[in-house]
Amino acid sequence: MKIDIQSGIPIYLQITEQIKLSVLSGRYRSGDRLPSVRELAVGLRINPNTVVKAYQMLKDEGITDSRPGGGNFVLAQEGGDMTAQSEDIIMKEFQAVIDKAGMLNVSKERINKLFQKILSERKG
Amino acid sequence: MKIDIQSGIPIYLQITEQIKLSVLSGRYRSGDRLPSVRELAVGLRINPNTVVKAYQMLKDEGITDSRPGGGNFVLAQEGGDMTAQSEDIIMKEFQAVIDKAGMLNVSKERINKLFQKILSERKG
Amino acid sequence: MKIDIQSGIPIYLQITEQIKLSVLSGRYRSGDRLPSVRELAVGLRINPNTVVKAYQMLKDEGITDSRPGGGNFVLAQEGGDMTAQSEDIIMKEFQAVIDKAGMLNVSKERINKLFQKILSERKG
Amino acid sequence: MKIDIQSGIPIYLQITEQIKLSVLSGRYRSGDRLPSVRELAVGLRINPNTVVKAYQMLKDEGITDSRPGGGNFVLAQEGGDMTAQSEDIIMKEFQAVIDKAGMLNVSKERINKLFQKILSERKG
DNA sequence: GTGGTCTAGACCACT
DNA sequence: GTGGTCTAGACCACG
Repeated sequence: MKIDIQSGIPIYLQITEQIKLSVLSGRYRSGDRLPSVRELAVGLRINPNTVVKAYQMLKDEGITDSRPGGGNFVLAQEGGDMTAQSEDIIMKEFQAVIDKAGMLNVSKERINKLFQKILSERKG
Repeated sequence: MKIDIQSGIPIYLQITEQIKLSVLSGRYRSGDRLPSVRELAVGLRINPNTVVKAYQMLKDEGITDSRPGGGNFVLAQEGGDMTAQSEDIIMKEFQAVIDKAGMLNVSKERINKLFQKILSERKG
Repeated sequence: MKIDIQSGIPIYLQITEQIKLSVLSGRYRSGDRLPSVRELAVGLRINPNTVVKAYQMLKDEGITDSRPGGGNFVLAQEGGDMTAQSEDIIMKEFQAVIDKAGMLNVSKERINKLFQKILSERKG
Repeated sequence: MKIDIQSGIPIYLQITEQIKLSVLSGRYRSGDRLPSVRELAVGLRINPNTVVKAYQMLKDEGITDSRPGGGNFVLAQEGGDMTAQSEDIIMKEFQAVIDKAGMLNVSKERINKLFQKILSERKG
């Protein structure tokens, strides 16, 4: 996990975001245990309270659960198809960029050209 | 200009963002005068100080200049081609979304399919 | 006369300052007529009201006087020795710079060295 | 830190100026923490918002960085040698005074005489 | 505790 | 009329 302390994005949000992506992508599976609060705080050189806040948020959203014995675990995701959820996220972001391009008077054809250029540079 | 007070995005940033886009898209041209602080504040139903903050940010970034008793004026933009600048912005945003899709293990072909679906729904 | 509209220093102050210097240096002598308000405003491309304000200020300070018939004229300066006045101004400014150098922990010897370097580059 | 509320110079500029000088002179070093907004506001008997404005200006100029919940910290200064920077500032100010003296028809020799007089009164 | 944002309202300087 | 500064005080997010 990587934290960009300069980005202006709250640290606890950077943590939750990355864990969510890991769950959606399958890197974390149901039952997997998250790093301990202390462990993550030391690793990222941030305040443990910040990690606690991030983990609490994930718990509130039903993505993880904490066991009394200790530790935070990934829950099986309802709503089933995680691929569909992933694609939903991506489509919404594309929509936003295309809207912005529209405000900048970039034509549909030009948008596509720019997109293909970027995409072609990508591996896999 | 439209402001979303609920969005969590600071109002002064929403203002600067929209004015920047207006400059890049050619809606504002060099020498044009922005609405006065008080005028815009009344129009958006926000505090004049918030507009002042937005305008000073634009001034700091060299996009506008202001004179007490005068007003706020759009400056000629260096870096020349504003179309190129616009496309630069768009490409960077596409890059970010594609990167994210990569983290979610969405294949190149699937990404393109999703994108074309969104783009086809757009007018113009 | 030259005006720097970017400098942040109020235009009317730039005008009064330069006229004062001209009087002290002898470029303007007692009885000389200042440029007319219109003339100066057009020449500097500024608002005539700004020139009026500057001239009024000079009048308030007893440096000039306006005649009902029209025109602003330089008055004989009391306090006699204008050379002394000039040197007073310069000494106060040196004092300020030397104080600042002190705050920056620049030694007396170093200050003098820097000063001599600058002075030697000057003509006359 | 001392503030002169009568001087006409904006308070927030007086603050930024003094902190910049402190950084250049080495009184503040990289990583040092500035007084908190509230602390400084109370100490100077001014409004916290005024301090906020000063601190944000320092941040904009890359002299400090801030983190909500953290505080304001001095950043390592690029451009390396701070002594050189200090002397640069001083030399530019000397240049300005000497130029002004020139406009007042003060001779090179006389300028030097005045300067030495002021400098000799200085301790250190 | 920290900084960041916003409102409300005042006063000033400039054109 | 314009922008610029400051105060007072509130609320939020972050660590």
